[in-house]
Amino acid sequence: MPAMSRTGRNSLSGLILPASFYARPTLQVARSLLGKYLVRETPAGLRTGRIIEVEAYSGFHDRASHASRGRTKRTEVMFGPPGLAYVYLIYGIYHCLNVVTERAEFPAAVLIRAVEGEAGLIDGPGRVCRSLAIDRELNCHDLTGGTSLWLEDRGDRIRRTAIGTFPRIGVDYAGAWAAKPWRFRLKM
DNA sequence: AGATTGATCCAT
DNA sequence: TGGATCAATCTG
Repeated sequence: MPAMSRTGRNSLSGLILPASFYARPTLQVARSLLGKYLVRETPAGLRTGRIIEVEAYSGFHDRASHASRGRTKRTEVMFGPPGLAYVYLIYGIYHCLNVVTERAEFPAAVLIRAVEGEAGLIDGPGRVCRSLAIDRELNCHDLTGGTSLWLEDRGDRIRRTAIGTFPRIGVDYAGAWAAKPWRFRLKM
């Protein structure tokens, strides 16, 4: 288990992203997440992935967001404080990982859609979770604590021009909200 | 293009 | 309580 020093630097090479990182406007957090590292503790050791693609979901009125239908048992975590994990099961088979953003009572999160893993590109939110052994046991997990699952800044500098902006995937039901350019992907 | 799979949500 | 739906992926 990686020990945390008072500076927030863990025993490996990265700086664990603190709650203040997540407590910002969701589109800003989404872009900032590109080039950060997802770190998962497993009995077999650490598995990491560099974040390549994300999608933002923000606010009560975003019809593509699960929270747009209100505060329910499932969406409750999106109304929680920034820096929590929102993990849900989709199509009965796959899991999707989000990080909760902004502030308590305001529902917002960023979906992790792709990472560069040790063995190459892992493209798709279900594949990301499968690769990093992420499931609903990690729903509501505190991502700022440096255990089980967290995010790190390892100093990668991302140029603005290296970020592509696109509509979100699989939300055609959301009407005009589906067209919003809230998907961000690193050009590789 | 079609199958898969089960939790969730809302309308009976 | 039933049934449509789903922020996806695999196979043919």
